[in-house]
Amino acid sequence: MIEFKSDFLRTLTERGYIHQQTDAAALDHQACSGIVTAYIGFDATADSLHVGSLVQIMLLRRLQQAGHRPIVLMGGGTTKVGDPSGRDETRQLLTDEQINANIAGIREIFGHFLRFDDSPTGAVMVNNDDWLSSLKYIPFLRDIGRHFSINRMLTMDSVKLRLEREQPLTFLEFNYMILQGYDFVELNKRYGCTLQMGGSDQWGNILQGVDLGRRVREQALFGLTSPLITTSSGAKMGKTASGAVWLSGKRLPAYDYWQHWRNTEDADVGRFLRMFTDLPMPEIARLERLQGAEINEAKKILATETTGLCHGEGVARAAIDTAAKAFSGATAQGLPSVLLASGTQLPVIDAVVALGMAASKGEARRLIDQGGVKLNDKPVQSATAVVSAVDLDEQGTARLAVGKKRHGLIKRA
RNA sequence: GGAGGGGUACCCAAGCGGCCAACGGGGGCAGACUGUAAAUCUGCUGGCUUAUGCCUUCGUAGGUUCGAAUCCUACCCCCUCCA
Repeated sequence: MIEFKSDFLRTLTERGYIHQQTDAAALDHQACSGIVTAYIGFDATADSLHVGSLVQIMLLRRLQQAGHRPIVLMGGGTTKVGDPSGRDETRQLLTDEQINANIAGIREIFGHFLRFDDSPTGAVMVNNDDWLSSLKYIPFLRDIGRHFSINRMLTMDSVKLRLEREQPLTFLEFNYMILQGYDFVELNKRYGCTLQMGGSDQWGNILQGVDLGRRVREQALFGLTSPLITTSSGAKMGKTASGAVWLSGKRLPAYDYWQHWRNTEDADVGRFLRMFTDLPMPEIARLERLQGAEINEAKKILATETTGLCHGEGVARAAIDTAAKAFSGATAQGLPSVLLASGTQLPVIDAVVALGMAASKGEARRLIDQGGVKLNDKPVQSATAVVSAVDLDEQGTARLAVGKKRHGLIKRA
């Protein structure tokens, strides 16, 4: 690894964001001598992104922190065509309204991580629908398509894997790398963008764009990918039983987001602190050295920092407070709750389901049978147990827990 | 267009007339051990009820049968080879 001169590449290197890149020395030189404009593309298939995209978001944040300009490219055009990956069924095609609503939701998230304004380093969000939808097929083939070699495309990992596994690959999908390459050239034309970043799975597509730029614009473009983030035990990050770990508070409450980071594996703490927080490196080095149970302190800091970035500092502080109470047996406001009408009884099973801690009553019964449900820290013995006024404390609240980590409240109506 | 193979629960994958709510693995959840960690061990993993009953589910729609994921017919989708 060469020693970089630019703040941008030095930061990326020491924080572990770089998996592969094209001409590193030339990019380093460019980053030293002026503002670099770089982009990353995102799908517009949902109204929120999840932690799987967080590395990319942080890459753009680091770029801006280092005095350069980030472009968030929304794949409105490509989303409109419908992403053909996932072979079981063609995805539901999204309408223009849905796509625009999704873009609006995603813009809100980026607002927490990037500064959008008209300054030279202000972030910009653009939609590739602006140029892709108006493309004319024959002129496009003649101007752009002639620069792509099928021979080369067939050797691309994304294509090769599909073919080797005998999984279907449609012509539409085969065109994706061409469209993505074209996006890069278009952004270069419009914004002077010279760098595309992305996950390691995008390497092939990015290279196509770099090549295309050289051929049609005679421009030196750069590509840089981040490593695929898995946990130390090999699981892909961001998947939980209840679904994806969304960045939008509307999709996933901030407290749950905090918990997700709090439960990081020991071996991942340092890596995640470097990538997902702004904490200075010496501080991270100190936290990373903590041993045994002490590393829990580092996990709390990780959770609070990441939650602060995504949801705001106040929300993060509230989350740490809620967690402290919930896990010490105190009553923590801010947890999900259900109401108990006075003079009535509520079966524990129903309460567990109502709090979203079990998907069905049957599951709630099983949890109780296995000793996984606690009311006010006492294991619930019977599946027919009920919550009534006697279980409530002076504040009219009872605590219900499933497992060690999931907490909820029952309150007097 | 022709020939062959295939579509089973979150994923992979058995089953090929009743013993099938469906083997096994992965994943997930819970319990034990711990530190809200990892590893390990144990249990659970369609719904409703609670007892052992009902309902829904093996691509879709029909049919045969006392009885079908399993047999038949049509249709849809996927893969391979040939054109």
